[in-house]
Amino acid sequence: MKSPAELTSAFRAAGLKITPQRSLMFELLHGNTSHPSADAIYDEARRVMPNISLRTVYQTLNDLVSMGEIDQIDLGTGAARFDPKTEGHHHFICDECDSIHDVQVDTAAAIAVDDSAHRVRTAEVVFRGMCASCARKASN
Amino acid sequence: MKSPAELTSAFRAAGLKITPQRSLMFELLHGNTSHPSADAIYDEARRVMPNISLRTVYQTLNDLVSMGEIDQIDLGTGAARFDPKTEGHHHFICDECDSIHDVQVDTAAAIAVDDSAHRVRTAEVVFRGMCASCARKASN
DNA sequence: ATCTTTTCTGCAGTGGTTGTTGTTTAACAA
DNA sequence: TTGTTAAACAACAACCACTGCAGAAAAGAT
Repeated sequence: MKSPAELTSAFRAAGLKITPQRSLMFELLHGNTSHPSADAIYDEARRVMPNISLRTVYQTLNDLVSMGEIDQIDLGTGAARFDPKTEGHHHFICDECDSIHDVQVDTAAAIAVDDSAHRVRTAEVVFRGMCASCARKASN
Repeated sequence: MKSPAELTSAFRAAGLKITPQRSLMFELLHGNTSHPSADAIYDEARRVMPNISLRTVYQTLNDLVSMGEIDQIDLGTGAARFDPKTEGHHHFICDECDSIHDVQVDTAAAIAVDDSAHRVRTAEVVFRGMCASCARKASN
């Protein structure tokens, strides 16, 4: 993810205004490795800016996702999680505490490699894209 | 997934009663490859049994998941999806229509293999299990 | 400083799922 | 069969994550 200063430029370049709320969120997300939910960001933000609304937090997160500056992770852990690290990497989700950890995976090797101290129960490959049927429709 | 008759036995063995609603759901799920949502099952069920409640559909799906007879898939497609095929396999989710397709993946080979006519945009490995921190706590 | 347009807030509404309650039904024993 | 009891049923309310909306506030241009 870009630095707060770079995000400021990117927002301006996209015709979006820079507000104290947005600046704060840039700071909170920068270098954040906790894969926070919108609500977690909201809690952090309110410690600094008590009147910020949850709506604004969602709005800004959605904007950042649309711009490709952060990734949204939807994996059945209740709320969506956001990840400022957009380079290709993989995730380990803990069934117990719903924490999300970045893991290194050699994609040319076996998938079920446990390369950490985590107890891997299942390994699943999730593809996203466009299915054959929709691709056919889209090319018409 | 087991046949409706086998599921009937399994439910009885688990001390659960066999009701017309449950029998119907066993039938609807058997051999179903559409990865239906609870609502989709509800719609199908109502065509046969107009008074069945959505609550009962959820209840029975949850029971089946608990018993390991079907898998629940939560991947940010809105509603959870259910899959009677419990043997290890992988999924392709269409961004356009939210359809879910089973795909074959050689887990000893590269992940990003497009082995079908689908247009793969991203490939992600999702591990589930217990993280190092929880494993440490659990062993105390 | 003023104007225009975006953004913010607060709140209501939505979709998916679960909790609750009173009634009905199935299983099993006698 | 019939009675007892535990479980499942339908209906409805509540819940959570998230989005839509309307009016107020503020950013950025002039």
